[in-house]
Amino acid sequence: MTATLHDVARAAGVSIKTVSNVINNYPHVRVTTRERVEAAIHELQYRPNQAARSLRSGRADMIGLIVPDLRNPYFAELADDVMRAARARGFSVLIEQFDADRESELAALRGARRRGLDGVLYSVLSLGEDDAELLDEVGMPMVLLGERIFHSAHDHVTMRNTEAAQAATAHLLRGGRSRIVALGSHPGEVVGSAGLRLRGYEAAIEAAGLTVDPALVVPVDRWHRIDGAEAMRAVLDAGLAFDGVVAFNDSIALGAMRVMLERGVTIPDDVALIGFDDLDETRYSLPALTTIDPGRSEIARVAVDLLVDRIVGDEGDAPREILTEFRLVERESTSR
Amino acid sequence: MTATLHDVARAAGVSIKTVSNVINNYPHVRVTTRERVEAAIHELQYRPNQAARSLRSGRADMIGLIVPDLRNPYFAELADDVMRAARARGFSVLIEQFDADRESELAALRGARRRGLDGVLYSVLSLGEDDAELLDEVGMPMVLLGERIFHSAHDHVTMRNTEAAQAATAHLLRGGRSRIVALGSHPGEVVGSAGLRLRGYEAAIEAAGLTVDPALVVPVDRWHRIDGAEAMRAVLDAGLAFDGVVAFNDSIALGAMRVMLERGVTIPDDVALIGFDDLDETRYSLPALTTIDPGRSEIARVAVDLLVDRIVGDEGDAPREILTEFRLVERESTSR
DNA sequence: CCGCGCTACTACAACGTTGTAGAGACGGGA
DNA sequence: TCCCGTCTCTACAACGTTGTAGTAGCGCGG
Repeated sequence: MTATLHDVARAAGVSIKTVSNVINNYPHVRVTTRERVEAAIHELQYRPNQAARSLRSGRADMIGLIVPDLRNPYFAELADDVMRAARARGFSVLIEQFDADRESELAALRGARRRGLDGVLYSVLSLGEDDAELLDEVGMPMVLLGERIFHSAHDHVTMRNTEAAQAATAHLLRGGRSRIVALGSHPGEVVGSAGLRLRGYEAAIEAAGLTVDPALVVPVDRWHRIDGAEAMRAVLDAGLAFDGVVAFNDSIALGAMRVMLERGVTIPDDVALIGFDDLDETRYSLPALTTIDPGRSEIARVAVDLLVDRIVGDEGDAPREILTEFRLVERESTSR
Repeated sequence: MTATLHDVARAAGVSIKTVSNVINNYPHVRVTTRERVEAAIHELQYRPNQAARSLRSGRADMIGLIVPDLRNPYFAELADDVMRAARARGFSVLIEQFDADRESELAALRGARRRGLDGVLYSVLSLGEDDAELLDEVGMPMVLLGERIFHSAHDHVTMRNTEAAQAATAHLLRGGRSRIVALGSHPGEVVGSAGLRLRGYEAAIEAAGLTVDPALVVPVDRWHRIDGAEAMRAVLDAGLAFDGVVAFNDSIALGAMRVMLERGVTIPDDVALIGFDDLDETRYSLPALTTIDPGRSEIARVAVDLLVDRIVGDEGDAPREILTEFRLVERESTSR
C-alpha cells in the first residue's frame, strides 16, 4: 500500500540505510545521491512509519494530558495552552478525560502505559493522600498539575493558592467590604485548592483586624457553574447579610452572579464579586468579572518543560515543585 | 527496563507465542499453562508494547480530531463528545488545533500521516473548493464535520443548517418580531454554514410575506464572542431599528447580548435573541439564551462511527453524507 | 490399528525503522 | 611511497509483537 524505505531505496538504486540517512539529515551523503533519493521519496510519496520509529527509538513523541472534563472551560483553556507548549517541544498531546468517580480517574492513569505515551500531565481531582503508590504504578514520567495532594516523588506545578486568595480577599476589603462570603470551601480538606484558598481568605480577614464568621464560609462540592448558582440561591434564601464574595473559581462566580442578578442584587454596588482562573468568558459577563489570573499558560509551559526534561533523560533528580505567579485582574464586578 | 514477551516466556517456561496467545485470549491454551503465564505477567508487571503492536497490525487505534481552537466552547464540547464516542469504539483521540491561517490548517492535516493515526475527523474552517486535492493527499480515512465545502470523496456529517435557521427565524416571527437582524453572514459565501444559515433566514422572512432588508443582514467575520460584540456595537451606533436577532452561533449571540444590555436594550422585551449551538453556557446567561441544539453529540457519534467503519474495512463505498436533526431550545431570551 | 481431527504448543519470519560495524575510495601528511 | 583519516555507502541486526506453518500427542471411528 504505502511506500517503505525499501521501495524508495529500490527506486533510487541505493540501500535503505542511505535513504534513512537522507531523511535524518545525516551529513555524509553526496549531493547527487541525496537528490536522487529525494526525488524517489517525492515520487513515491514516502512517509516514515511512526510505529516502526517508535519501536526502534522507544519514543512516541506524545504525552498524555489527564483532566476531568473538557466541557469545563478551565480545562479546555489549559488543554489549549498545553498543546501549544507541547508542539513547541515537538510533542503531540493525547487528552484523556475522566468522570467524577475515582474509578475512571484511575483507569485514565493506567491507560497511559497501554497507549504507549512517553509521559503524562495529570490534573489531580479525587485521588488523595492514600493513593500515592497508585501514582507510582503509572510507570512513566509524570508531572502533577494543581494541588500536591500526595507526598509522592513527582514533579509538580501549581499557583500560589493561599497568597492569591489572600490578595483577592484583601482587594474586596480595600474596596470597603467587610462581610465577605467565601464560596467554594471543601470542609475538612486542607491541602487541596479549596483548603489553601480558604486559608488565604482567613489570613486576609484577620490581617484586616476582623474575625472570620463561619456562617460566611460556604461549601460548594463540585466547582461547576450550576453548583455556584445553587449555593448562592441557598445563601440568599437563608437571608445572610454580605457585601462581597470570593468565589474559589470563575465558574462558581458566574453561577452565583446569575442568581444574584436574578434576585435583584446589583454587582458591584450591593455585592462585590471576585473569582479565580481568568476564563476567557469573564471578560464578557455583565458585569465583567474581576478574577485571579493563575498564570495558566505559564503553568502549561513549565509543566511541559519539566515533563520533556524527564522524558529525554534527566532522571534521578529530586522531584521539583514550581509555583507560578498570579495576577489580580480588576474588572467591573468589584469597582464601583 | 520494562518486561517483554521474552522475559515473561522465560519466567513461565513457555514460548513467547504462548504468552502472546494468553494475552490475546487464544482458546487452545491449557488452564495450568494459562495460570502460569498469567502469574509471570503479574510478577514482571508486563505491559504490551504499543509501538510493536502497531507495527505488526498496521493499526494505532487512534484517530485525530482537527479543530480550529479548543478555547472556543463549541469545539471543546465537540471534543468531549468525540472522545466519548471514540472511547466506546476502542479508540483514543489526538487533538490537533490550527490557527486562523490557511497554512496552519494545512499543516494540521498533513501532520496526521506523520503521527501515525488511523484516520481523522476534520472540522473545516478556511479551506475551500479549490483545496479538494489537498484533502486527498491526507492519505487516510477522513470524515468532514460541518460544511461540505468540497466536492470531495469524503464522508461528511453536519446539521440541517438551512432548515434550522429557518426555524429559528420563524420562532422570532411567531413571537411578533418583524425587523430581525441576521448576525454573522459571510458575504459571497454560499455553501458554508454562514451561507446556508442566511438562506434559511431569508426563506423564513419570505414565507412570512415580508421582504428581506439587506441592512439587517450583518456580516461577522470570525464567529467569536468579541466579534459578535463589535458587530452589535456597530449596529447600535448606526441607529438601526430592529426587534429581533438571529445570531449565527451562540458566541456571537452572547457577545451581542452583553453589548445590548450595556446599552440599555432589554432582552427579550426590546429585542428577542436566538443563537446556534446550545453551548452549556447558554443556560446560565442572563437572560438564558434561546438557541438551536445542532445535535452535537449525535454528530460526534455518527462521525466516529463512519470513520471507524472506514478504518476497519468498508472501503470503496461511495462517500456518505449524514444530516442530523436539530432542536429549538426555548429559553428566556425570546419569551416575553 | 490406521488415519483423521483436535488440542496444545513451538519455531520462524515479518512489520519498517535506525544503530553498528565495516568496506572501498580518495586525499594529505610524514 | 605508505599510512591514516575522512567521506560515502552497504549489510546486518535488533526493537517487541503476531501470523503462519508445523509438530507432537491423544482420542475416536472405521
